[in-house]
Amino acid sequence: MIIQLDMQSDVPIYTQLMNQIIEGIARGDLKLGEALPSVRGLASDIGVNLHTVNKAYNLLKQEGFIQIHRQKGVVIQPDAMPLVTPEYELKQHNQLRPIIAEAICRGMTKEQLLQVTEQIHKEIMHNEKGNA
Amino acid sequence: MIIQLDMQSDVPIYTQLMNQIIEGIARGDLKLGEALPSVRGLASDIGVNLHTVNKAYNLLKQEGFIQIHRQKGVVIQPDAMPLVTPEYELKQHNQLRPIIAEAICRGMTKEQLLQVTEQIHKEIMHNEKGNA
DNA sequence: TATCTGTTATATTTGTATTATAACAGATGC
DNA sequence: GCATCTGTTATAATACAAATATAACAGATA
Repeated sequence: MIIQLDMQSDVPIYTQLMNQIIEGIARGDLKLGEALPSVRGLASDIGVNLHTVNKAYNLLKQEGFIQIHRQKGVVIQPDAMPLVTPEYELKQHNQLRPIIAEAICRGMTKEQLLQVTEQIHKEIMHNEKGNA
Repeated sequence: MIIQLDMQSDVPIYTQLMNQIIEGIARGDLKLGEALPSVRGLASDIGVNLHTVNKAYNLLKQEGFIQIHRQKGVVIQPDAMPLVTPEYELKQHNQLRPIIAEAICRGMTKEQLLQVTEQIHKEIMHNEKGNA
């Protein structure tokens, strides 16, 4: 999977890394159980420090998206993805709320908002690899 | 309008302030042209430094949500809210994308996602003041 | 004139993000 | 057994953002 970083973004590199790996899983580019590059390998590939990659990996592990085996390496969680917990629902709510509030201020209708959501959902799901 | 801050949150205070004012506008608690407290007054009320409030106000002004008159004070934009510009659409897209990707990973269906969006939209719009 | 606005200027403290090295401990391959 | 690969831990340095603390300035108003 190709990682694209924006070094000018105000989003931290380790967050961008997390987001791209999560989207990679969502779109099926990264299969359950699939191996990820080593911290040193990925850091070298994308030109950042190994600790930056390590931080992203450890946060992903903490949230249950990947497994880290001390002398084997890093793999996408092989069994099943983390589920929709009450804590996650709360986090998601707090993330969405200010975005939706601003959309309302700017005059977007509920229908337009739902359409944008549906559009992004489609963008993520519609990969070319035939995710069947 | 009552401002509720979470000092333990990792969301910066000035961002929480911006979000609450924007949501206040969205739900109709803050009317167009309505006066906001002075930087010193609000800072004192919520127990933060005047520069923290000033930063929030200036960012809100920069995005077109409020007007700042040098010797009069701060008011909600009296004419009209900022509209849906291409830049805003891009920003919104970049904000929503990782949230939706994680939801997909955790097994939420598109319908569940739309339902959550609709629910939050309702929460914001359904105030008790009869926003007619 | 005193008092209220926002504004500007410094300085300090605190925490995060990122990089740079280095070393450690366990597993693997030759 | 030794070199090499894992992730892990430790330490330090740099850079920046968030927040606070004071202080002063300039224009408007009562």
